[in-house]
Amino acid sequence: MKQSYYPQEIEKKWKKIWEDNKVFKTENDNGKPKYYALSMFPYPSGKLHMGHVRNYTITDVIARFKKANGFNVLHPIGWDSFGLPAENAAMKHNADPEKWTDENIAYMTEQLKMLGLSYDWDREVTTCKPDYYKWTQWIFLQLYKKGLVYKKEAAVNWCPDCGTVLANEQVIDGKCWRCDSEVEKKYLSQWFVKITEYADELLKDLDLLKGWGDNVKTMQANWIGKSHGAIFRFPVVDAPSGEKMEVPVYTTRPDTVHGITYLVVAPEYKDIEKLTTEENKQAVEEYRANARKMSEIERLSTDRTKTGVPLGTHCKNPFTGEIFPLWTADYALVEYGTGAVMAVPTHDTRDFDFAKKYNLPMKVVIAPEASLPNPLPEGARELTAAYTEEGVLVNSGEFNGMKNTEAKKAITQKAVDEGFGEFKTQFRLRDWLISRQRYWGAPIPVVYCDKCGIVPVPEDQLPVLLPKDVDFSVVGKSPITTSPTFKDTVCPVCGSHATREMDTMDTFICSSWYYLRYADAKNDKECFNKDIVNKWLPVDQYVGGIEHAILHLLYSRFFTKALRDCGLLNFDEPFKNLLTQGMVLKDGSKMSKSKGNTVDPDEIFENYGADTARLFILSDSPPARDFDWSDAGVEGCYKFLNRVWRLVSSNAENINLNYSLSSNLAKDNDDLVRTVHMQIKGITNDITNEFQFNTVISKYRELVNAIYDWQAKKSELNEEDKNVLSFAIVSMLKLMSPVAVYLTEEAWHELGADGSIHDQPWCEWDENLAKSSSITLVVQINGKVKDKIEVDAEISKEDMEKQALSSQKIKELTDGKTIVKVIVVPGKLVNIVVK
RNA sequence: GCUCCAGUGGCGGAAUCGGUAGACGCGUUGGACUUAAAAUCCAAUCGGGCGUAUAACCCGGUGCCAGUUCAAGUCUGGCCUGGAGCACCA
Repeated sequence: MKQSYYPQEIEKKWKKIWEDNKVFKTENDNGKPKYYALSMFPYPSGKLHMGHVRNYTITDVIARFKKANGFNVLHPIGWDSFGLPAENAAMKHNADPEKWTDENIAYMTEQLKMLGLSYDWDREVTTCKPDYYKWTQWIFLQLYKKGLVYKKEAAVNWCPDCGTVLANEQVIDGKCWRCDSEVEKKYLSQWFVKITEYADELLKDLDLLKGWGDNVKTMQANWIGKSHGAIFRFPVVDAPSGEKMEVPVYTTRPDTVHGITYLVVAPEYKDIEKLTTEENKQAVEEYRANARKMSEIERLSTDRTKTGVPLGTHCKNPFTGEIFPLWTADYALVEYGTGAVMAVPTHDTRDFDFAKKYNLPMKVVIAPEASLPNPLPEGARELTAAYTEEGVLVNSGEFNGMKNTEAKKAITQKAVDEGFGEFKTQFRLRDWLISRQRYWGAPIPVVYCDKCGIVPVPEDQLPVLLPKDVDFSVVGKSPITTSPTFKDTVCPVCGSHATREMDTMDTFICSSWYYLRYADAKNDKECFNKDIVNKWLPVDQYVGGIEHAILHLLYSRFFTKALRDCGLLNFDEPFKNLLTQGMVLKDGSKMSKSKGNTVDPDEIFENYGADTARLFILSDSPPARDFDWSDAGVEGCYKFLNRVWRLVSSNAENINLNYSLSSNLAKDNDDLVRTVHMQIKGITNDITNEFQFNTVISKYRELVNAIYDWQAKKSELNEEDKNVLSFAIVSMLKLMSPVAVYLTEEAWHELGADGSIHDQPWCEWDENLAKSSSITLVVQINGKVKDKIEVDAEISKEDMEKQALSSQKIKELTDGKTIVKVIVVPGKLVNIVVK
């Protein structure tokens, strides 16, 4: 066995052997219980970055650990390969985005293999290939059949730089999630997926996800945004047309209904023109035009003072008979609730601001109980801010004196009884806009027939292939529109002329079901076989970045539920456990090309080897926390692996893989055996418990240090020593094998083993041997540590107390004081309470 | 504003149940080996009392202030700071 560690050589050797022999191939059934370990699949951007390395190493170690523990492990990989970067690259060079994508995939595949990841490459999926997107389109059609896909004209988010619309989830702070440009509003006819139909279940089932962090679950819950309230319909008393109209509002504060002093409709409110008087028309039109022009960011800014104009018409409050004016103001959102808001300035901060500005009346209807009977004696205008806390109703007729929490129900009930309102649950979640005016995505499988209108493409005509005869040099429109052959087709129903839908699907559609396809990746008859998917899913452990907390994870949950209701699978949630790994930082900030603080994985492989990269990326921080990359840390890990290698190579002749341990060992040998058992236990528990790889790695170091220390005391090894050393080193190699995949494999073979260390079962420990033979008894006085005594581990409670009290030091310190109480914690400490 | 997460040495971090705070590593300092360097090995490394060394000892210390307890990094209440998400959602 070579004395020096030579990672570059051994890693290349084993990479090829593993690849040639497909050692990580997974059968659908091998009699063992299943375990599905999944990393969020990458976008083939060109090269792996350290975030990938971290993500995939974590999942790989989990997969290997589970395999060693007797599971049939599914650990697949694929490519989220539709999307804008490929198209932008293609436009820049007027080349095919497929070529760019293929080249990147080829390069990154080599990197993944170099990193020693145990993927079953036979299950690789690539979302931009027809054998995949055929089924994406097929699923679209199933959702269409179920009424979960529809087309409508709507105000949508438009990114001018990407030249396409975006889903709500893809607008971050009013900017495009991808390119950071300010998003504009446009009115377009677009395809939507009815995710709102599942809002309630998506919220409720978060409770099923015990293996998800609260942070992600809360983010999703907030995004879905369920609220309970009421709809009230207010009759319009002076509609210009004379017709009978009413304005419905949604409110979560039905208890404040007696305090309404005006009503606001959104500038885009559908009936707004019919609610505007002739004399107010011009001002209203100007206001609406101005609102349209404003960017999303301007409009949503909460610092902005509120503006609005009166419509000139009025509504009647059926509770009080009061007549109040209608206004339009852009603080009312057309997409939420009914698009109209009842305004109670005394009990809503926004209404308060608005009423102050336009000098609108205020009426107190909720008062803190302590302030009664005179909540606000002379005039509501004395209020300096809206009172939004709980309280008791005042100025509210029959409801006076009622607690506002009860009044919510009572008042809504009255509206129900009298026919002008109802209880209402409202969600913040909007439907998912999935059309994109771009080329590099799955074409939406729909045609527009001159006679029949919208016609879905029949399933036997799938896939609708992306045309190749396109011009990528066009500006300002989707390249797909330049194809001379794509647009025109015939209607599958009536045979007349029809045109194809030119929009492609949001790539998040493609990534909403890829984890299902892995179970049955090569199926060309169906998107996946139901039984196989039901067998493998849900994913037992999903690992990926927190940036998908809402986007991908919400979409995928929705897809699973929708596909369940299409009868394609029979579980409710796709990802049982979710680990959101932290970011990889350098010098305290996120690695990015613009900051120039990136570290290229290839260089690390070249200089130190993949094992060092794997070890280091797991070592310094727990997986969920951000990880600060340091060159010194890499160096340290490399040195540690050298140290491990030297330990094995310098002892190669002394190590016998068929060692046998007698039960009666010399003291130092017994101690080492105990240390090994202790570390097996500790490492196993650390992996099982939240995947604390950082402490796993410190335990590797402790184990290695212990073996070195043991050895330093031996001038010559007898038979027993050799057996103990063999046990220690074999255990060490097995424990390290999920992380240092190459080094342990090479050492395993150099020690004369047949087969792969990666097929070895995980180490077991003996509970009795996993503790040391003696313990340090801590003696405290009044909770402060005063002495430490080495005692036998099996010491009784009584003896602990006796030993503690007989300690010379304790005697001195307790001299002349009264011992009130003695607390004995078995195996740990004795606390003496004195006065 | 609302929601969630976090705060421990010079740094990353450790500490199943409330029970020795600072494991393991990085860095730093000193030493061994070497002609020298690299590599390797050994030792020290929370602060204060403390001042020349050595040894010992004592006190304080996990963002801040209280509380519960024999005992608090850990539990409770109230703050402060940082990060993340949502946000004119009625």
